[in-house]
Amino acid sequence: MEERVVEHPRRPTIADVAERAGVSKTSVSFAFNSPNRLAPDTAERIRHVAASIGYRPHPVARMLSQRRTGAIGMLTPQALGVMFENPFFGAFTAGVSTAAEASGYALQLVSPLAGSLARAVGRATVDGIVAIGLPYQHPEVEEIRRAGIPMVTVDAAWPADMPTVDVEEERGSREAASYIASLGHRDILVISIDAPAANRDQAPETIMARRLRGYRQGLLDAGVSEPPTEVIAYTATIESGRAAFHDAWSNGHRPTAVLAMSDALAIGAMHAARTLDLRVPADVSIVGYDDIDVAQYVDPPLTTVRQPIRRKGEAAVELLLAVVHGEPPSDIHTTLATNLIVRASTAPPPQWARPVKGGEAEP
Amino acid sequence: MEERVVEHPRRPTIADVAERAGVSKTSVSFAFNSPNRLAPDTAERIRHVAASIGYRPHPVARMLSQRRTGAIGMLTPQALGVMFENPFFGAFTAGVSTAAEASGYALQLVSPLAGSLARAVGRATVDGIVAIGLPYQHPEVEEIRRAGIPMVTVDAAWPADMPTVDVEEERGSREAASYIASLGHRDILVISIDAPAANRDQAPETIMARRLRGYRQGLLDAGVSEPPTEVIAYTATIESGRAAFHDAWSNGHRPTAVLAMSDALAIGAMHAARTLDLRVPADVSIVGYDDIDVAQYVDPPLTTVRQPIRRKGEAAVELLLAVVHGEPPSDIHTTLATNLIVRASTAPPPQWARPVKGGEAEP
DNA sequence: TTGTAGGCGTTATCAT
DNA sequence: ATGATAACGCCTACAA
Repeated sequence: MEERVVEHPRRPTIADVAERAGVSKTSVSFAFNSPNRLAPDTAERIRHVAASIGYRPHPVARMLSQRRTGAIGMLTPQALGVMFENPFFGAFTAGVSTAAEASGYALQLVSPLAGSLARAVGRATVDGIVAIGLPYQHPEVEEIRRAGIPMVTVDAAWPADMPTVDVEEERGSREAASYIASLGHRDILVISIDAPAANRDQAPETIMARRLRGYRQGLLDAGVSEPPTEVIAYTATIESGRAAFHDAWSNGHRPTAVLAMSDALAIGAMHAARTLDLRVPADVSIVGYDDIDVAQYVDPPLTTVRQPIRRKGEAAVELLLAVVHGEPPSDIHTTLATNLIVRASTAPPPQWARPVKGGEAEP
Repeated sequence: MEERVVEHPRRPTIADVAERAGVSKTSVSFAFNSPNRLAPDTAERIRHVAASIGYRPHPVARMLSQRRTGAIGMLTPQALGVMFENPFFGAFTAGVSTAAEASGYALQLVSPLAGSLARAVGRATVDGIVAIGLPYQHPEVEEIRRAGIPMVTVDAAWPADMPTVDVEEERGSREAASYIASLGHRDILVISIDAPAANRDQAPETIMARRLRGYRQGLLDAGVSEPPTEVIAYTATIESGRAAFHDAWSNGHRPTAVLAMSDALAIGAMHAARTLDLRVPADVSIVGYDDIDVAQYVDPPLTTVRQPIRRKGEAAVELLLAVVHGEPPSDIHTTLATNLIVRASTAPPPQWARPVKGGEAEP
């Protein structure tokens, strides 16, 4: 009360508190971290002094001394501005953050810094990392692993010693394709996703490759041996879906059904179809993947393969924290269920379909 | 090459490199941070040794000694799992992260930790904070400010010395209400948002209060003096919008138009209306706010007040970094434009409307 | 061009 | 119940 309040030129440190309270730094530290090891009135007095000069423990110094950060990182192979274009990513982030919060961990977003993921990882002050869609074939993957930070990968194919969280990719897409074929569709367009860095030839086990296998198998299950036409989108966004459908149309494809590897792509494809004066589902059926929140509110409500997006994020964090705490589960691979949700974007093909055999531009 | 590779029990430090390279720690530091201050071959040799033993500068130690973290925090008053339910937040985060990446900053998400925002801020290792929707009346606001971290607030009313980023709230909502009134609507339901902590009585300048004023003024502009009915949702989610419309209906309200303070609420309200066998827009017109990506793809495409969501996030980061770097602009308040986007969810009211005067349950 | 020494702010160890 | 002192790992005047 009687001491003059001076604008502090620098942040008060634990030493300042110790001095003014007439105790050692150790005691001040105890007052904050293990109050029970101090006489009640001493602790109280120290806290009072600390509050009076506005002392607050410096988080970075704490980290250095404790050798833990209390934070986990979420690694994304692409810029966050791109990732967030797909609502899937918002939902996944929600799951990750919810589980992190529940365990008292902060969340840091780790995306390529000046084009380098490894550099971003090097700067990240985290105890562990959840990597979403990081291909094992990523050019910087060696450097990233060398950082030695515990990691769990989601939606990516890695050697068996890497903890992973995945969903039943083949099962979902297989069910979707089988359903479409059973409706009578034969001219089918698959809109897949393939990051340039994860070229399927080099990475035969990416989730996209698995989904594609599921689609093919589903068609076979229904007795359709004709393989679907495939067009590749490089980002899972509405805009990409629109462009993909337009391109396919321009190239002479006349599908009666579209199997899109994400709802965002499916929504874009629906819009493109409408632009071409096609009715959904009367002229073209469309199936998505993910079942994002808005899938049921678009026009028409989207038939899609549901995966538990939030749960996937939570599961990844739970697995990661187990590893970080040195208690890895016996099975470090989590697989979550998928299932087909039939709504209104799918129907039997129109009678007048199949005037053109899809694919080659043979006259 | 000839040295045996031993599994390192501990992370190699700068001292290890110095020793093996036969130089001082200073030189090692230089080799990484100011290579030009070293003889080219010395630097090269040091880097080689460092790489060979897997040395990488410890980010926390770096932060401590440089007294900067190279990261910014995004502060959210609610749990991230709740925030991400509104697609608006994903878009805003995309803007924030894009601008942060562009300046070489990492992004940390700062949400209440064990119920306390101040605690989360205390743990956050960031150079500055972008706070989204943090009411000045938040119970922990004093404690948060005391942390002394540079901050920019978005979508919240603060004293003039706080740097802020906002949009023309009144203008957008005014235009929306005026448009609705001009279509002939008189029985209007406003679905507003009001976090419990930001009660409007205590916070007359929240963006929600400003939007409400805009709605009222817009009606007056069109010669409608009858004030709209208001129902409050506590989270801006589809589910809340659905519940809000249902509640209003159950309480006897029979609006011919709904002004929702977010697209998520509007989408929910649309769905609720349909559940009640109302057609949109034939029986009920619905207007949203935000213009999130999917607004144009829902059924029917949503008439809404557009605000530049991503740009808002970018602007906040740009302003924040200017402050952090000690170069605050002359005007620390940024205001971005809003404008009404008319789509298909609005139309004149049905002829048979107004059988019941909205509001009281007078028989 | 390179080295010495001290500081960044905290926690942990070992005394007393 | 408290204190002295040494890590934690790096950066950076200041020297040489």
